Amino acid sequence: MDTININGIIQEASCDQELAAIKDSLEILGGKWKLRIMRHLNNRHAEKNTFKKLQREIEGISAKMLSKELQDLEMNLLISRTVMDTRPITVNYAITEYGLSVLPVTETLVQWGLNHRQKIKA
Amino acid sequence: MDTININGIIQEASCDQELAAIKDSLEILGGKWKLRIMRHLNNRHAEKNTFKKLQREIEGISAKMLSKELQDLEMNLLISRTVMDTRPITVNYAITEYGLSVLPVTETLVQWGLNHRQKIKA
DNA sequence: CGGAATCCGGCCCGATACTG
DNA sequence: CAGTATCGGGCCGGATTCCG
Repeated sequence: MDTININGIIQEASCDQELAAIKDSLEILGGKWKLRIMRHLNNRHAEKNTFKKLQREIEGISAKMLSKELQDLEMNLLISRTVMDTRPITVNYAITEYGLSVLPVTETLVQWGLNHRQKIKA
Repeated sequence: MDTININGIIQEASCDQELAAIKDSLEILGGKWKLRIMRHLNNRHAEKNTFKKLQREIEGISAKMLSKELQDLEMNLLISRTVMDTRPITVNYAITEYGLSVLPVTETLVQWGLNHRQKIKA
């Protein structure tokens, strides 16, 4: 990944790509709720996760934010949205197989965050 | 990490910790400039990185943001700030040994971001 | 029930000007 | 050179209301 470079040009090019990748990651996974929703869906993947259930269980989130965040995640193929044929209708959300790929990322952030809290205390 | 739980209590507790850790990580490493600065300092760790040099090389950042972000990073022990006894004075910034610990995190984000761009295109 | 629409406060961040 | 002060726009995110 650290490419050998001739007067910095190759490195700069790959660096731009990497910066864009970081930006993408932070935009898609960053913010107050996205990773929290992903982790929640993963923890409860055996259950039906309706909108209302998610709103109850993800403490503090408003309907507006939950709706918006779910749309964002769905657009990025990280979760699936299924309208159930019930009365009244319910909608079921689930993490996709591709969505599982974010879990290692969250795990990295969890580990760094835990370690950092230790470091700052010391 | 996924602790066995009795009626969910232990899992909820550890989950709260992990959520706080994620929040910490995103607050400390998130935003538009922090990781970019960290990567820049790491790439140029062999050089003297003065305020002005950083502002020139990190494209688009204003003095105000650079100043603020550097302060945040220093508070979290991720970079060091050294006032050089030159005339006029210059200040040298460098990544700390502890600061190196964020590089694997950024690498994870880079990899996920690159992979995601492929996925979305398909 | 699952949303969309609206309003609004705060802060993230940029531009500009100024200081030691 | 290395910052601060000030202003202001935009967007994140919360509260409330309304719709199918």
